[in-house]
Amino acid sequence: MSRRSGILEFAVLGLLRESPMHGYELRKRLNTSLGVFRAFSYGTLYPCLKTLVANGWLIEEPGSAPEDALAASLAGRRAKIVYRLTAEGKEHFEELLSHTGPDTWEDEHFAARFAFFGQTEREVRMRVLEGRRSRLEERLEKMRASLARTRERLDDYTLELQRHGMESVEREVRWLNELIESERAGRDQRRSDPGGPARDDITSGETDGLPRHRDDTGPDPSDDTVK
Amino acid sequence: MSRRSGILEFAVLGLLRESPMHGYELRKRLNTSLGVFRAFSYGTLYPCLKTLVANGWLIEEPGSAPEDALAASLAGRRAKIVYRLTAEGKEHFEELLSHTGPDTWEDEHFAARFAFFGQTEREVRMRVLEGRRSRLEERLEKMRASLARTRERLDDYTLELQRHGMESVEREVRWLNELIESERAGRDQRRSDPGGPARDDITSGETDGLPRHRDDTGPDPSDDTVK
DNA sequence: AATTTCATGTAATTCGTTACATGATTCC
DNA sequence: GGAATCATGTAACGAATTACATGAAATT
Repeated sequence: MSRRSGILEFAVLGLLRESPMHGYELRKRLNTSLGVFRAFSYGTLYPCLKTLVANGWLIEEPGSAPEDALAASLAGRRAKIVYRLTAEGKEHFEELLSHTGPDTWEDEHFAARFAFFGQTEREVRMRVLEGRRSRLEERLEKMRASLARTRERLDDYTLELQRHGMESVEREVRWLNELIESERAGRDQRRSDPGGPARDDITSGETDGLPRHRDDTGPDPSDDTVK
Repeated sequence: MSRRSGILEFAVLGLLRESPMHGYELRKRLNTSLGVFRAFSYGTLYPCLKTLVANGWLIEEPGSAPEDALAASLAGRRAKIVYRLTAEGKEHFEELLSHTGPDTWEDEHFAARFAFFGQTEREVRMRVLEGRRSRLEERLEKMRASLARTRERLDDYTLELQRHGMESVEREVRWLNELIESERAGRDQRRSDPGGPARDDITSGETDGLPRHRDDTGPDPSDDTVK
């Protein structure tokens, strides 16, 4: 079994479910594509991959990543290990995907879970979103209480820090409210088919029901590693 | 010297600068009063206090916390160690307070620094705020770039996650802008006197210059430990 | 030819938590 | 007198980073 990181394991399985990859690329996707939910170092990633293999959830395949097709056809390819999800791995990931629980709504866990909502069933999405929300509301209450008790003893900067902190949390609650409402509105559930093939070409239009937001992004390719 | 946590060490020294305390209370203040910048466990706090003592920055005093005055006057008081900042400790903290550098604007470090802005010189506050801001702007640029590169490959949830993440960062930048402007406006600098006595009763009115925000908090005392 | 980026790994170290162990004090 | 909370500590463990070590491929 092996109690590996949880969030890293989850994210790796989720990314590999979409398509096989080698470690280096995996790490980049962890930072960038899969928005922001921390950068893991190679010293963490590679050993993690090893244990996932040991668990039978991944297999290592030598060389020839998809893009490499031409180059790979030539003789001696070595190093560059591509990891592919096994059937058991897929199954295990589905299990993780359907699991909801208190840990699920903790900060980092939540981000990871949300990032894979595209493969998560509507019901589960709901539970996670609502769990997260009540988690934050609970947090807010504590903050308010503590603020009420201590406000006069605190200097202005400390107060300002708390105010900003609380506002951030309140903002996330509003965000969750929007999301939950959208979920409720989008009355179709997609993806109740565990173990299907990798991904049937995304880029489609409407996903269940996300709130629409303004869109502004100029082209500007540059480096990786957001952090 | 001993390379202890940095942020915990800093926060402990800062809190003890205001008044002596014992470990248990210290921890509560770390969670609540000093808004939100994580809860350290006793398993972290107590050993840390030990090394601070070993460094000569704190001294342990037996019993009789300020509130205990009556009870303490009675005979056998034991346990309940009150920690007091030494002169060297004060000096060391002033040093830490005046230090600015890349680490200073990292997420958790920044919160800790900000929490003690009340004791920080205006110039230093400025550098820290501006450093933080450019740190975030840099982060934003990376996010925008990566988003521009990958947007069509990402599903709606991932996109939404990134959007929300970016908005959070943008929001903090605006906050910092306000703060920086206020600092610039508030042309007096308080506290350029390192090593003064504990605290000359706060509760005063205007601090340098913080932006004024709406104020709403009902009374509601309850538990501790925000997290 | 040299530098940068890709690519994989290991060992030591840091930071922090959990679980455990203990006991006093306060509240009901 | 029993429970909750205050109070202090230690040992084992966990998660992840840094520094190190190595080398191939692409770019200039």
